[in-house]
Amino acid sequence: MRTICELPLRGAGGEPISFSRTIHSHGCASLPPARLEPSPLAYHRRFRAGRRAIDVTMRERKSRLIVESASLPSARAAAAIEGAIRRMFRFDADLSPFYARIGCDDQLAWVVCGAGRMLASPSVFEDVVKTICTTNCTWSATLRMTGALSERGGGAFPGAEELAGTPEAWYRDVAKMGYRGAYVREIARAVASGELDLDALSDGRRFDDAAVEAILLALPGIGQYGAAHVMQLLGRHRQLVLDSWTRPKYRRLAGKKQAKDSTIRRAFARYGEYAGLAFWLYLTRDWLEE
DNA sequence: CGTCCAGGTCTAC
DNA sequence: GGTAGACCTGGACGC
Repeated sequence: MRTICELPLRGAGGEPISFSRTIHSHGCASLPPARLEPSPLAYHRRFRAGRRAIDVTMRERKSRLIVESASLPSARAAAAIEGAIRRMFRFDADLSPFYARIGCDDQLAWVVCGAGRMLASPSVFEDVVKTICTTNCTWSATLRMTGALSERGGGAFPGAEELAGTPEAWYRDVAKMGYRGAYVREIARAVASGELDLDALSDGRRFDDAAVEAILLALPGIGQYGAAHVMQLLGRHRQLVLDSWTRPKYRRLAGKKQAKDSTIRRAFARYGEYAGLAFWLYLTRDWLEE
């Protein structure tokens, strides 16, 4: 294996990043999001560098993220891969204010060792598409759809241009995406044409949370759940991801027979702009805590 | 074999 | 603004 790059596992505020407690999304080369589970020892992902495909392995060694592949990519491809990986682990995010807030918190003090980072996709477009593939279906269906999409991209998740140029029949007959096909194709068209810049949504100076939420909600196939989920992956942690998995899990953990969404939101309001992240960590503590 | 529903969303009242 | 009903798919059930 050849080392492409090594990145110190530190966030933008100098806070530690726990590789094993990064909330990852599992599954083959394409890393579907949303099904957030405990981390494995290493992540594998196929990137495309021009015409070539490069299979990359990411793992931890001595508090550093080691990025390796069988053969060394060009300098340009290596830079692109490093950039993608910076976004995936969101190295540019500063979680230290969150850690300062929960340091003495009964529920979440265990997180300050560096847990709570959510593994994103290299592009916001990919996160949006995959999020649509998690809606109103079983996880096996999500894997089938995202797997088919990755296959369409030769093992690496396809870009917007490629998905925009993919015929409706492929979405219907091969990926079996049902009504989601038209949604994904339309979003791909808008991104490819330049009329929609999803990656810009990461820019906190250009857009506040409300603006980002409005843009996401305007996308076909993205509703309250989808917008909240994508916003988590954007590092905008205020919104709670409320759906048919989180609601019952919250009720079970909190020992409540029922709880309205507004009640759940109020219970996490004290975490301010990190309410959604706190909610996630509360729900997934049994996955991440040793 | 029919019905239900899975980490929802859209449309039409 | 709030809420039924439809929606692709396919696996899990009851009959």
